[in-house]
Formats: sequence, C-alpha cells, structure tokens
Amino acid sequence: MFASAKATILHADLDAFFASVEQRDDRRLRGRPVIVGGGVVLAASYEAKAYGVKTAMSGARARRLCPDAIVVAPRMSAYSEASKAVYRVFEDTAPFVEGLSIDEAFLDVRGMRRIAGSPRDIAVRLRTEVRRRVGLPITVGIATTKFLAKVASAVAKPNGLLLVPPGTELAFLHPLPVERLWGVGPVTASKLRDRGITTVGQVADLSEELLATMIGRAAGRHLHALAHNRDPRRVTRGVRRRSMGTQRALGFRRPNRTFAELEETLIALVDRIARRLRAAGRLCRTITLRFRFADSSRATRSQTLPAKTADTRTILATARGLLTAAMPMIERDGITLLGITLGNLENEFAGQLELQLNPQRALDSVLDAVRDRYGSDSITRAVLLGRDPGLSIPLLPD
DNA sequence: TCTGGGGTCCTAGGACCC
DNA sequence: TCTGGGGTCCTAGGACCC
Repeated sequence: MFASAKATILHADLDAFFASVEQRDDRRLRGRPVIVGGGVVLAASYEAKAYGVKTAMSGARARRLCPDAIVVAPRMSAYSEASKAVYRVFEDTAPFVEGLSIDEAFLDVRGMRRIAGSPRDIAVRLRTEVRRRVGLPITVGIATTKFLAKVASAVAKPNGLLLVPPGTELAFLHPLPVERLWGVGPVTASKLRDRGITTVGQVADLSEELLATMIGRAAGRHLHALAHNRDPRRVTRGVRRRSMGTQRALGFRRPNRTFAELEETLIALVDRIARRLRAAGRLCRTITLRFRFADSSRATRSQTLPAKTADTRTILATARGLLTAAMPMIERDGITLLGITLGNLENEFAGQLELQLNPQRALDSVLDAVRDRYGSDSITRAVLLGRDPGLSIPLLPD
C-alpha cells in the first residue's frame, strides 16, 4: 500500500433493514424479535438473530428457533421509500455515492476534511442524520479500500462505527475467517477448509497460483488480492445494469403444470419485464428462461436475437419458443419456479452529444452533469481522444 | 426443512471465422 | 486433406451477493 493512502471510503449499511423499518413504524415491535416474510426469512431483527434466526432461512425453522418472534408480511413499498430517504442523506453527505443495493452504499469523502471534518466526523454525522431524518439504525465502516470498508462495517454491526487506520489493515484483516472475503460463499469456504485454511491470513500466505489451483483462476486472483487488501476500485456513480429479470415461485404443492398454465404465467412475466425495460430506456438482445424443479435443481434456456428489442411481442414469441422446447424437461422433473431474464442490454439511442473539454479535471463533472440530466444509465462510453479531447455520449430519448 | 426475488461474474464447450 | 493457432459469440451451468 502507499504510505499516503488515506481512509476515506465509507461503507454504510442499514441494520436488519426490513425489520428495522417495521420496528420504526410499529412501536409494539420495538425490542421484540421480528421476522419479515413468511415462507422464508427476508429479514430478522437483532432480537430474533440472537436466537439464531438468519436471512434466507425457512420460516418454519425460524419459528422453531424463536417461537416468540412476531412474523410480519413484507411491505416492499415502505422499504423502497425508506431506502430513497436514506440515499438522500448519503447524497447530502458525500459527492461520490455508489449504491450497492437497497440498503447499502459506498461513499467517498476524500478532499472533504476542510469543509466537513475527518472521515470519522462525517460518518458520525451520517449516522446521526439517518437516525434523525429516517429513523433507522445504520452501521458505517471506514477504510482505505472499498473491500475493507465493507468488512469493517460487517464487523461493527449492529449500530456501529469502525475505522481501520491506515497501516493496520492487514493486522485487522488476517485474523478474520475466510468467509469475510467478498466472494467466499459456502462452496469456496469448504474447499479452503478442506485444506486447513480458515483465516484470511492463511489465504494471504498462499501464492496466487496455488490458490488458483484450489478455486479457479479468477477467484484465486480475486481472493489473493483481497487477502492483501489490494482493491483499486474507486467509488463511482451510476453503474450500468447488465441484465434485468423477474420470476415467480409456483410452489411445491403442484409441480405438474400444463403448457397453458405456464404460458399464462409467462405472459405476465414478459409483460412486467418488458415494461421495466422500456421504462429504463433500454433494449435487450438475449432472453433467458429460468426453471427450478421439484428436486430444487435448476436450469436455464436462452436465445440471443439478431437485433436488439424492447417489443413485448418479440420477447414473448422468443420466450414462448424456449418454453415449448423445455416442456419435456418440465414434464419430467416438475416445475416450481419460472423466471425470465433479459440480457445483453443496450441503450436506446436518441442522439449524440459532442463536447469539447479540458480532459482530466473536467471529465468527472461533465459525466456527472450528463447523468443528472439524462439519468445514470445514459452514458455508454466516454472517450478521451488524443490531443484534442472530446466526449461522445449517446443520449436517451427525452 | 426444502425457499424469495433481484442481481453479478466466471467457466467451459461448441460453432464459426480468419 | 490434415493440422495449428487465435479470436468472438452463444449457450448452459454454477457460485455468490443482498
């Protein structure tokens, strides 16, 4: 690491987000174990987590672990509203905000010391403001890299604040279990555990080549870098979506569906996703159907069109063809979930904006201005051209 | 005890082209 | 006719994240 590296990256993560919103809106739930979602646990309050209840656990198992838990149905629109309100606080706090999901984001506060105080000062204020303006608890991790800031917030949860001082990163990181590394799930963790590797420090002691033979080339390179806190990614605004999809669980009770029944579901899915596609001003070229079967195995069938489209009928015709071809498999194995994903997304161009600018310093502000005006998805390409820099920006329709 | 809906990225084989 | 190398695109599956 560079000696001059400063811990200016904040990772802000709402605590037990859905459950916290429920406790905020219903005072009877405060201080009580709360589970959001019936079939599976979408979120559990920290009172419920104390009993071992975890996200994605089956509802039946969660109720056995914590019989006193109050189970509430999810209210997605309330969470969406709360998320927007929190993001407004983020935007008021830092110039660079990169959303990761409905309940977490990176903020870069470099260069703000003179006007806003130290990163820790800013984080303290951020937590206070989220509590005051939205009424929710939030944890913030601060470090020199995105990855480490995320680790710091995970360690500091719930309702915490943790700064990893520059120079102490590896001492902080190496005792942690490998599962803390971004990209290590159950499968990778078990591969490593089989070789006696349980801590981040042990991963750091391995060569990248050896790691690659255990878990694959890309994953090996990725983990090797993270174990040494090498993560050069900057906090960037407006990450472009690469695919969008929707799905519907059909339940396990009646896995034998006729083509007509599935077609009905498919039409509803296609209608919904095609509307979302057009609302985003995007076009797709690849249509993928996803299936889950009675034995919980999965399959996908996809087709790439010769031309990009956002037309419902075109998407439906393609999806129907894929479904027809998959029927023998579906009839054999029994279907419990049907989904559709649109991939190879491209922008729908409405024109071209040409700008002349003074390259390095102006680039960020120009990109920001364009995003503000046309939305975060509007820029597909920004090119600096030699000695006479210009910017070529396809625009969305107004 | 089989579980939701939304995503990202990687791998590997085959087709096809030069 | 056989063998070789390199590259892109498509399809399918899988791991992982929130």
